[in-house]
Amino acid sequence: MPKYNPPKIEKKWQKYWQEKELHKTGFDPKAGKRYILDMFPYPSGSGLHVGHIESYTATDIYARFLRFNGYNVLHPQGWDAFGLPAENYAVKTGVHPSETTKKAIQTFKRQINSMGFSYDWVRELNTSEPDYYQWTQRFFLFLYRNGLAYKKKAKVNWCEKCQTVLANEQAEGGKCERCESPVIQKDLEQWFFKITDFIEDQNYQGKKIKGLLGGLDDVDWPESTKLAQRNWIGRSEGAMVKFKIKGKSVGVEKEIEIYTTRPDTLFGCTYFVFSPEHPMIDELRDSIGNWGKVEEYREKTRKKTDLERTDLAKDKTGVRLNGLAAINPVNGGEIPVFIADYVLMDYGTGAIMAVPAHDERDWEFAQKYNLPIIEVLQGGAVEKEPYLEDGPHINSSFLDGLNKEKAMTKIIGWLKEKKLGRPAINYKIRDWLVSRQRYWGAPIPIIYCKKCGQVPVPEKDLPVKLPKDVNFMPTGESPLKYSKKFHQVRCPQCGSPARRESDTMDTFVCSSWYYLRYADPKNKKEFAGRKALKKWLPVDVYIGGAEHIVLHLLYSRFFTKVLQKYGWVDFNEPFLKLRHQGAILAENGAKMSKSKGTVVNPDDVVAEYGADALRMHEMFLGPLEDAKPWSTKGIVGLSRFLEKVWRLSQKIIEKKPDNNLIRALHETIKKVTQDVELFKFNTAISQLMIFINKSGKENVISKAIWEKFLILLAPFAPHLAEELWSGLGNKVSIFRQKWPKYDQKLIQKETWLMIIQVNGKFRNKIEVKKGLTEKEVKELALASEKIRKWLNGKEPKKTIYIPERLINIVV
RNA sequence: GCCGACGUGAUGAAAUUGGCAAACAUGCAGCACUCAAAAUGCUGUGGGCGCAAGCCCUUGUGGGUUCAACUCCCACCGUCGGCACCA
Repeated sequence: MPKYNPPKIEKKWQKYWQEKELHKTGFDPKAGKRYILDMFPYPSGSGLHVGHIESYTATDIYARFLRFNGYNVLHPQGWDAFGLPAENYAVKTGVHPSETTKKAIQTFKRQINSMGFSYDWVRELNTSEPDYYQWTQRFFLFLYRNGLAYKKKAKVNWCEKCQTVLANEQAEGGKCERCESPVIQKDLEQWFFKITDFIEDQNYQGKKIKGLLGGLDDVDWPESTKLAQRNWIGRSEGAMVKFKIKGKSVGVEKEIEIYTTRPDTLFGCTYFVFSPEHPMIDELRDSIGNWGKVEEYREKTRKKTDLERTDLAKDKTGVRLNGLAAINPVNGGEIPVFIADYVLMDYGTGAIMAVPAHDERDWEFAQKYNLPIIEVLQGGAVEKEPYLEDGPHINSSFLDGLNKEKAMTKIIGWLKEKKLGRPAINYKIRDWLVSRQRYWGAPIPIIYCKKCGQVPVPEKDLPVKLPKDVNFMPTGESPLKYSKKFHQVRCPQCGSPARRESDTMDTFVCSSWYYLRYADPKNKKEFAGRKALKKWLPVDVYIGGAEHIVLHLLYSRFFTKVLQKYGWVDFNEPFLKLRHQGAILAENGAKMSKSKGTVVNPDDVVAEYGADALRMHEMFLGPLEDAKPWSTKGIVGLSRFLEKVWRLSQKIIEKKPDNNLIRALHETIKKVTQDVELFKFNTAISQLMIFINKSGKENVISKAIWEKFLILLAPFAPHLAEELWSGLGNKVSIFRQKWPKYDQKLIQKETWLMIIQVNGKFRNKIEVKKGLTEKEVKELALASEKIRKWLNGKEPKKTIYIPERLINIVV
């Protein structure tokens, strides 16, 4: 027999599978469906990471397992191809992003194929191709027509030196990623998607559309991921309360609502704060005695970077608005008014009532500016620190004596009755900012006409193609502005000269619906046909990195809910079951890093050990969801295992199943089946090893047993399994076989191992026949020499007996 | 600061969900095969005491519940992730 030569046999079978279309999406009309999906990769220049291989191996094992079990399986792969790195590379080198991306995709695809993953490449898609992004543009227009896409002024990250807007990811730590100069906030007209319309459940034309919060109850996702989404949405319940602002000297009076989660503490409110950006401040200008100081502070705030403004270590600052007083609606008391940058313009109403006794931030501010602190909930020492717990109310008139919950109900009722307030709900989440002043993305299909205003590009003119002839040097505006052909157009409505929107869409827009396209990737009339959607969606199992716990997953859910509302799909959640693969770290336990040279190149590993060994190694490292350091040494264990399988295949003879191995086989079928269903691939592999270790002790192995073992091995090490399968003279691929079933009778034993404890400590174990009564078992245990010694003649006080497991004798 | 996850041999880990702690693998040591090496096979491998049979201790630390705790509860320590002035 020749030596096990992975590169040779792996290439051979990869070619064979492709030719025989073995990975084609299932189409048996009688069989059930399963849609198994990986988060599609961004094809970066550095090629496939071992972390990609981890999750792709997991889904591949599972997809192959399901095919063995007779399911029609949809298991596609594609490219999240738009994005910043390719564009930044273009700025540096002048190489066009489409070139960079094309090359990267080639590398990724070669590497993926070299791993033997069973993707149906017929369904491959690429978000940067017009065939795909025309539908991204149509989604944009669909949202626009339904009032879910709109343009408004917004603060964005801006780098003065580079003269460009930065994405949040590029402004990390408040500094420009490229030149390290501080990022400031700038007001620019931006496009938004109204994701906030889909937070709560809603009814639409008799249909219930579950919201982004409610839908989480219906999916099998890690609890921590659900929690992260809930926190991101940040729902809070409280009340809107009307305050009056009085200009003392001029007699001006204005009304303003504030949002609070603690209306029960209204009697403890000792001052009022506006966010520095609040528009009412300008309206009150004439009443403010120290306008110069106020302007100065507002200007300073404007110039602050986000980092400086949100630095929790620094002292709270603010300026009192001289000449103004706010009127507390519960008691008519006059309190001072401030502006302070710890109050944010874009949460609530941009103004707050301050209750220093029972709010940390207000307490800090009050300390610094010497403002009164009135205790209204008993239990703490508010002169030393704010008291945030529950307790009886004091100094609160009709709320006195009530606890937090009761006081809350009472005050809200009171405010409602007096028309001074109302219950209210607030969220942290904002609408999704989707426009980017960037080149390498899907163009926003809008035209601006002096006469007609915003005009959507007519359907017949889609896609709005990305022009190729652009200058990538950063200028402060989208590079698309500098392509005259692209930018200068005629208004589709009135024909007069107009300009095209030059911003592109956030790449997250492209990735918010790609899983729908796989159902029907060649459709020219729709993003996917209804029949295909009905057949394959929603996604049954979705695997990808934990870095997407909020953004991508939230956006995709938003898209699905919009489509459900308007009748395009009949499901509410796109991903039924979600799992995250843990990061594969460098051997030293830190993140793999290019500059430190700790990145493992899968090509090298495949060349040395083969794809099957790499697949199994990554699965054997530990539980899928755990972060785990890469181990170069460890892979030899899997390599040895595969070689042993190879060598054992010499021992195969045609004969009746061999009694020594038949039990081991059926135990293995049971364990591997259960473990794969639970994504516990590491322990499934150790069971395969146990079987092989037992087989190694036999002189011969019967073919019937060996064939079943090969099927169990096949999802993990498809190349070797197929090679050995065909070596047995089989003409049809192993991947056309049925998954073996275990026979419980063959696993069962006539005896069980009784663990005997004395006072809860393990003292002896004996084989006991099954079916004995408790009394008989107990007698056997007490008869044991060792146990007698431990009992030392004492009578047992009681015994605990767990049938077929253990007996515990307490003396 | 808040929220979450985790902590088991030299190492990656396992433990039927409360029932023999350390399966499987790596590493290490010894032996066999070999002129030798590699490969392979076998044996051993948590710590302590003991010639041995065996005994005691051990799942970050301390306490608790239980006949029985890696597993449940409380407090603390440590590591890693997410959010971060959200009123």
